[in-house]
Parts: sequence; C-alpha cells; structure tokens
Amino acid sequence: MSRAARIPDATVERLPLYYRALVELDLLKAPTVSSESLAELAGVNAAKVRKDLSYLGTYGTRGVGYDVGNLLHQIARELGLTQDWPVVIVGIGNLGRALASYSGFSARGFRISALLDADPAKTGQSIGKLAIRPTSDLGVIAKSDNAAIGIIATPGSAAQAVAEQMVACGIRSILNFSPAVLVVPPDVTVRRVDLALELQILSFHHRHNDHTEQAGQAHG
Amino acid sequence: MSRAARIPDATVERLPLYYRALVELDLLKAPTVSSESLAELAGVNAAKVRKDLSYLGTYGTRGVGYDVGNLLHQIARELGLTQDWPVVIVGIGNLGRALASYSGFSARGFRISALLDADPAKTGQSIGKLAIRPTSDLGVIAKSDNAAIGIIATPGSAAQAVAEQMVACGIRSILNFSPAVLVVPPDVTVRRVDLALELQILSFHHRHNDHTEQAGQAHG
DNA sequence: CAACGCTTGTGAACACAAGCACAAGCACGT
DNA sequence: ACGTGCTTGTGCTTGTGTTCACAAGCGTTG
Repeated sequence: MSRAARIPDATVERLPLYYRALVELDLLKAPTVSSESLAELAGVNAAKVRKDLSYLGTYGTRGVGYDVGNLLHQIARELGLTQDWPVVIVGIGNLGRALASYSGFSARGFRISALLDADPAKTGQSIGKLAIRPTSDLGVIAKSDNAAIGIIATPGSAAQAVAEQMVACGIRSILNFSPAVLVVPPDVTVRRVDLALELQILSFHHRHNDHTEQAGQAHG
Repeated sequence: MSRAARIPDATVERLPLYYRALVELDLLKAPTVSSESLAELAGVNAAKVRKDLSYLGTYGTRGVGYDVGNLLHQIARELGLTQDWPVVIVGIGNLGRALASYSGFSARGFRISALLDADPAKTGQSIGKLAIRPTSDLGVIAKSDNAAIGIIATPGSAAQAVAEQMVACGIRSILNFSPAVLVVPPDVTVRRVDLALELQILSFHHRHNDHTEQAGQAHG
C-alpha cells in the first residue's frame, strides 16, 4: 500500500512541523517553497528537510522548490489527516478541561467525541456542547463512535486501569498526560507528555548553563 | 564544577523518569533497587538504566543494587531539584489556567510565582492565591522574584513577542506550549510541547498499523 | 539550442544512542 | 578464608539519525 520504504521515527516527528508551516504558506498563497525557507519556518536545517521529504517521495522540482499545495496534501495523507479522528478524553480535571476546549485539535481534524470521568459529581456537567459521562461508558462510546484515539488526563494512580479499559475497547493509540508509565500490548501506541518532566529537563540545562537549542518530543 | 564528563541528552531526558520511580520506592521504604526493577518502573531496559546512572558517578553496589535514598539525592542534585525554581506563566487561557493549578509542578520544587496575561479583562482575576497581572509586569516580576523559567501558553501569534520579553528580563529557560517555533539567542533553552503534534504522530502510527512502543518527549 | 543559475535528491562520512555480553566486585554463608 | 550468587559498570557492536557536499535536473535567458 505504501511506497515500500519505512519512514524513520525522527522524520515522522518532524512532519507535523512542516505541515504547520505549509498551512501558513498556503494561507499566504505562496505557490512554492524551497527547502531552505521551509527549514527556517520549521526551525530545523535545510538538509534535514530535504531528506525527510525525500522519504515521502519525489515531490519537489529542482531549481524551483516544492509545490506548497501538493506537498501539503502529501504530508496530510501520510499523517492520516485526511480522515476524521474521534478522540475520547478520560479524566476531566483542570488539564482534561483545557484539552477539551483546545481549539488546536479540531483545527487539525481531531474531533473530541466524548469526555469521561470517574467522579459522579462531574458526570452530567458539560463543557461546550459535550456532557461528561461516567468512565464505564467507554465501551459503548468507543463502539458507537469508532473512537480511535484516547487521551488520559487522570492522576497517575488511575492511568493504568484506564489504559487497560481503552485497549479492551479497541483503542490502539493513547496520549498519556499522567506521569504513570503504561504497560500495553505491543500493537498499541502510547505517547507520553509529562509536564513536570519538561521542567526538570529545563532545570538541568539551566544548572549546567547549557547552550542547547530547541527540542520537541514529544516529546517533547 | 561537574565531574567532567558530559551527560548525553538522551540520558538527561530519562533522569526524571528514574527520579519519579525512586520517589515512589522511597515512599515504600525500599532500601535499595536493582537496575532491573528500576528499569521496569521507568519503562526502559536495564542496560540503559545502568549506563545512564554510570554517567552520574558510581553510586551502585555490585551484587546489591543502588541505595534508593542516595541515588534519589544524586539525581535531584544533577537535575537541580534541590533548589527552588520560580516559574512565570504567560497566557492564562484554558491551558495556562490548568498549568497554574497543576499540582505536579509544586511537588517537584517548581513554584508558580506569577501569572500574566495581555487581556485587561483577565487582569485582576485570581487563580488559587495568585492574581493575574498584565504582561508588562514581566520585568518587575522577573527581577524581584528572580524568575528562572518561563512558560508560554499564549496563542502562537503572541509567542515570539513574549519570548523576546522573557529573554530581555533574563529568563533563559522557556517551556513553549504554543505551536510557534521560537527564535531565541543561543544561551536560551527552549522546549516545545505541541499537543496537536502529538496527536498527529499517533495518527501516523495508527494509519501505518505500526507496532511501536512508548515514547516520551516531550515529548514527546 | 546551449549555457547558466538555482534547488533538489542522495551517497557517504560522521555522530550519537541502544543493547549485548561479560569481567569486576560486593555480600553472605559455610 | 574461600567459594558462590548476584548485580553493577563498561567495551564493543549494531543501528539510527544528522550533516556535508555534490551530481542531477529543471527553467529561463540570450
């Protein structure tokens, strides 16, 4: 189905950066973009841009650059952004609430399809147009809504149990905001965003008056 | 000042994982821990744990393991967690609000020292015991409070300007939650946490029914 | 149509990280 | 004292990612 060659992880992590930059260029009606400009917009170096894009196929024109519209489409297709991704958020504390109303998700085709919380006091409340439902509804929701991505925004102590429920309901992609390290079957992809961890890394660099640039990862 | 040898970036990103695991072990009064147990708790492999810890010095005992208390102290020192880090948050939208009340920060010695927002309608409101102040107060605050870390939780369009103000006020560590790619002097460390980006990476893996494990960073 | 300027695509060198496998070394029992 | 069992610390191999440097190739101009 794909053009055979595997795309390196490091490249996958940068595609969204290019994507965002291209969206802006497209709004500005720029017809083409050089690897150098794109590199600057994405905050990486030009050689990396060219190598990364070459994994997707040969979409550039020598002497000219890349066609913005076409490249945008190719990256979107590769990232799977041409389809709709229903997202379920479990754990509606401060963070869950913020994520629920974060506009950056919907802007990229990620539709929050349900909000779940174990606390009966929260059940019934609404955020925007979505009601908060009990965590036990997960099964029903995942099936009826074909939910593909689960976000865990619970305390660490509840995270593993929630992850297991998600896996049982067929969710195979999990974004984990809790500090817990999740154990899941090998066909499930977990990405972890640990806020305190980011500050600790900054603290380390500060202490060592390091001169390091940008970083992402995932993961931050 | 340090034990000469540089600590690899990949190791620095894992130290907070070990730290968290050790905190839990310490609560359970475990006197020592083997690289294998620690690896399991942190979700990495044992050889990596040993190599990582060996960069800090020789704190283990062959045949026994690592002294939990001592290792905890050594990692804390290396990460700079033995001191207090005042943190300023700029941009008090949904996300900024959630970060302001996130207990995981204070638990690790990161004290939110000020909340700033450009919107006069928000100025004067309070979150917990902290009042929201105008962004222009940044200079005063950074000086009086010796703020070391700045968190940007504004929309992307405002991020670069805020970053520049932070740099001008002497802040050299920035955690950027906006999608913007910041341009800063080389002695300033920026870490970026991009929520939509994480979902896009998940989406990619899902589309390619990939069998990939955990990932951090920042971030991801 | 040929020459030129510009930008891509990529082979090859280099740097960094992961993981194996084992020697070094501690603690404890006999 | 000495052997035994266990766990660290690390040299080395393998794999992955980054960067350089340049040939290939498009478009335009004279």
